[in-house]
Amino acid sequence: MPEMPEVEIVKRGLISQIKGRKITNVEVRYQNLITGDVPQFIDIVTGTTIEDIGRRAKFLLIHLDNGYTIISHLRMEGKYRVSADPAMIDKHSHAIFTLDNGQKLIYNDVRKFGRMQLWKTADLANNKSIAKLGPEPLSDAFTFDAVKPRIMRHRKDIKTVLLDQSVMSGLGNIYVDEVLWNAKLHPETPANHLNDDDIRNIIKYSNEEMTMGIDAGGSTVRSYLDSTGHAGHMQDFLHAYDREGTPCDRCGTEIEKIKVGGRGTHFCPHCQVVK
DNA sequence: GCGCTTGTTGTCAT
DNA sequence: AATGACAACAAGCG
Repeated sequence: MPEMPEVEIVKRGLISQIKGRKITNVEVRYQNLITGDVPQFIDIVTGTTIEDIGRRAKFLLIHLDNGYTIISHLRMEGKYRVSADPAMIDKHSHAIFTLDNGQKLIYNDVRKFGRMQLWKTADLANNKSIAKLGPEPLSDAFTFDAVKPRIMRHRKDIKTVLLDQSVMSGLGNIYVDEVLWNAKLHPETPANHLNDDDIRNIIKYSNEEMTMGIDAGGSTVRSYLDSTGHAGHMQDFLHAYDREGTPCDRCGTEIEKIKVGGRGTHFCPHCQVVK
């Protein structure tokens, strides 16, 4: 499901819906959802108050008032839903947090790829998953000097490199295709063939696409919904992703779909040429 | 019904 | 160190 803009929308929704609420009960129905000891997770979380919700790249950070943070990753299909309606709970609801206002924070995940992990808030930077993340768009660290060497040290396809969260973080399969379309870069261009203008374009369009995605409430191509159950509408503004067979918005050539690094990849064969 | 696809990441072998 | 294959899982599509 979600890339950085979608996770940001979920974060903002959760802040308005559950920030300041006390968690009175925790039910974990799918044990593998929790990385670590499940009874200990339930024990530490129950009775705490949600101080704030943060985000790093595609990781949601649910800060509790006892010094712990739930690091939550939605992976492909994870969704949060805040509701008092029991009908919102089904066979794909893997964790249910009861709140002190009678509502429940329900974690749904059809494919069960998402994970939650407890970590001491003061030590988040040392968490293995967080520590390896490269700079993310829209942050102060996302500079030419920081990004260029991280990209140029690879000879893989630029598409695969931009999906590597340790190079830079936040982009996923949709937004990478959009950034490369905007930058007029063929997805199979070796990363170390890029020039400084290409790097500047990647930075510029990564910032632009992340901002657009957030402003549009995220992309809903298949299944993404925010924590209030609403779809995003960024999909209406996509130039490449899911557009195979339709004319390129720049030149009219049909958008093609190929596999790059095992991922479905959409591009304009006329505008985006291999260097 | 089978095979292939899907907004991700972590692990393993080379 | 970098790279590619594969794994986790369920459902929809042709």
